[in-house]
Amino acid sequence: MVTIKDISKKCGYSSATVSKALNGGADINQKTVEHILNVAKGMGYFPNAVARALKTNRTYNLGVLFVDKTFSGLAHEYFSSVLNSFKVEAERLGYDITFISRNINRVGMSYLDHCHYRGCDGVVIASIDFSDPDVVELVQSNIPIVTIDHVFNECTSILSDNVQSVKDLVTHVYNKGHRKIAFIHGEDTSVTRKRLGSFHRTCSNLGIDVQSEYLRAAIYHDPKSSGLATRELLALKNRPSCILYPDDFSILGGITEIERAGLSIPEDISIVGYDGIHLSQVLRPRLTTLRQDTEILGREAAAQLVDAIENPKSYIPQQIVVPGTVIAGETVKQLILAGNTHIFPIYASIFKEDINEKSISYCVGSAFAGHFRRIRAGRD
Amino acid sequence: MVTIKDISKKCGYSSATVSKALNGGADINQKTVEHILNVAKGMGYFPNAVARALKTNRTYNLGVLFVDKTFSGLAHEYFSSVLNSFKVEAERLGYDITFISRNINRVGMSYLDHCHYRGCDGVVIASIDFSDPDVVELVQSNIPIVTIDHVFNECTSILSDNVQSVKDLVTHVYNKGHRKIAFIHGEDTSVTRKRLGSFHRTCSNLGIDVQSEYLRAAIYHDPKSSGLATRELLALKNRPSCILYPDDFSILGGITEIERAGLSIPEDISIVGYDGIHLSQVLRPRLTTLRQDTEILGREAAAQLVDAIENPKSYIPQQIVVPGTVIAGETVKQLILAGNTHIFPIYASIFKEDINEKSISYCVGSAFAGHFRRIRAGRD
DNA sequence: TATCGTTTCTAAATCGTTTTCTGAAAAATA
DNA sequence: TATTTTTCAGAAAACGATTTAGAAACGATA
Repeated sequence: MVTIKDISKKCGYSSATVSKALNGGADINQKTVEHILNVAKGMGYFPNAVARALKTNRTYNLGVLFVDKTFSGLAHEYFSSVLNSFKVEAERLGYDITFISRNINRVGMSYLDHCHYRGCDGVVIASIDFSDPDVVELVQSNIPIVTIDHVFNECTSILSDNVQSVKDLVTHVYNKGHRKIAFIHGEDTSVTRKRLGSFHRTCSNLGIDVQSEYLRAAIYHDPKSSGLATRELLALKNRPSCILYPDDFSILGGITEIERAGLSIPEDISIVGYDGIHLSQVLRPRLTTLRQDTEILGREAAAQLVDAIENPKSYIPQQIVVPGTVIAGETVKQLILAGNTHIFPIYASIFKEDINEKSISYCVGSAFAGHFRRIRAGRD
Repeated sequence: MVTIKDISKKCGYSSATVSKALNGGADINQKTVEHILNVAKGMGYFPNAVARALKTNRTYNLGVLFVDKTFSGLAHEYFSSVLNSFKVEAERLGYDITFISRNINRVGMSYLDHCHYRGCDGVVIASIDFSDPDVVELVQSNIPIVTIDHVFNECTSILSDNVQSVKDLVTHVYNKGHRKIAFIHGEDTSVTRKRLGSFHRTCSNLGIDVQSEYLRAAIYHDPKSSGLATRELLALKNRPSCILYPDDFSILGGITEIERAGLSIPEDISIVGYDGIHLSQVLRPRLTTLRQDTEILGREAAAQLVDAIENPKSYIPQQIVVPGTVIAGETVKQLILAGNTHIFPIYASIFKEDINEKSISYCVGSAFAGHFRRIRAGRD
């Protein structure tokens, strides 16, 4: 590998001068710069990130902490899409990414240890379990952090707009004439609480009385568990006309159960997904779902993180809410109602350019803590 | 951050001694080691990977080069599963992983440049396009390389056993009584050629005359293109009784077309996938497919790469072939035939422990170059 | 000519480790 | 006791870059 010293020898300038030439330093003659740059190019010079990092204490490495309950974070399409977009933007800005974990070399290392060990300039966190002490430790360190789909008030968060999205979905379903809307929601996370809250509020605003038997807990990304919930819903005396699922993948379990019950979609029952993953766009009938904008979520997370890293003085942590889009497929039947045919407008998708101007923070609250406690206790 | 120097000051030993104590150096008193270790622990010392890397020229970082035609490698479940398993094993062995790309900081950087820049100890490559000059440059460098699903004779490759797997699939279908077997294959890659070759040979061995109209080219992971191919196959005068698809995801396009044609699966036509991704296990009827063992592929890739890095003298590059497993679902109908009901045995899945002992190299050859040329020229 | 101000460059220190070489002290041997 | 060997610890030099303080060169000015 050719080093600065090699260039220095070859062209007669000191290594200090060469370094400055390479980095666009101020006090150096333009001609010298050109000469050195030429020589460097001719010799095939490439900087050594490791040496640079040691001196400058900047690695241009971003840590990525994706923790999934099944530890297969990468196989989860929503996460992997966000990650992919994060990666693309990070690379565009000159950063590489490194996965943060606790398993390095078998020794007990906290996430923070790992970040220090690798010298990450910043970390993006997307985790199921934000209450993990190791995650908290990391968040409270002085490493710049951006979280996805979770709010810590010390750091920037990028949030998929679950509140508005569920509102849009419910409104969409309502406009199709549905009044008996069931909601199979995921396990207790801040995201789930937001969706549930929005579900209740929207129904309430639309004049729908939410029956508690229409609310079922399942596990995200687990078709079996939503299949089970579906079966329970289908067995109700007063069966819902439409079921909202925790995510697109889970819906496969629902479809199976519905077909097993001899019902057809959407003739006998309507279904709605969430996420808008690739799968949802190839199922037939096309799934009505909510597309989360993983592209923007990832890109914005990277952009914010780099901003925080490069402008530590002036950077202001913020909550960035990224809108989703209702994808009207073919799985929600248009019902014909007697009266009350008012169509409620649904959220106009915000233009991508606008999202930087939004800095909204929702109160997650614990309105649904009781609900989840009841579920855990099996009393719901 | 507490450094070796800090420890050195605190306990009175020189930094050389501290370093040796920390790394289990030879010429040092056991008591001293213990004392230093205690102090280090007490101070919350963690080594600095950057400094260490600068001195030792070992970063304990593995490069990952996953290039997809759509540049969304991570969203591809097969790749992301392999990667996840690779990551887990790499971390267990004390290595972190870094994505290699060409887009760092907008400057034109080759893959090799990027590896040198980051000082990767080794690189794993899974790419659609192994003929990319940048990929070739990387492979021919002196960085240890492991490739997945492609053979370069200089370096170790981990190969999903496409030849045996297709043989097993075809045999499985044959045993179910099918003789009119169509094969929708992916675009021209070494993997595709292996599968095609195995398809031909197996059919030939089973006494099936492969009709060229039963072979259709599509694009991997693209339901639209396999949907199109399906439509063509269904329109044939002599319709196949069973269709093999390039992958599980593509099959969604096939299902759509089959249903559109008013046919049902498997009553009217049988279908077979490939990959055994999560999706295939939740579709109903359950998909008959071939599960590629991404777990072993990834793990073995990491293990081999680390072996190559840590034992540069003694390491011998090899081809490791990882068997797949036929997953008999419900999408292949049992046909009742007049005579000829001999059941051929299918490959017994090799135990996981055995794979290290296999070091088989297939001759990929270019037997199908002509076939693909014809496809590209639209004359097939 | 002496002084000052620019511009352009360099020497040297530094980042946190590892590693080689050296030598003192302790232990073993004669 | 004298000599050799072994054990243990430290000094110092790297690794490849960046950065600071200051030197040299050169005009311009008084």
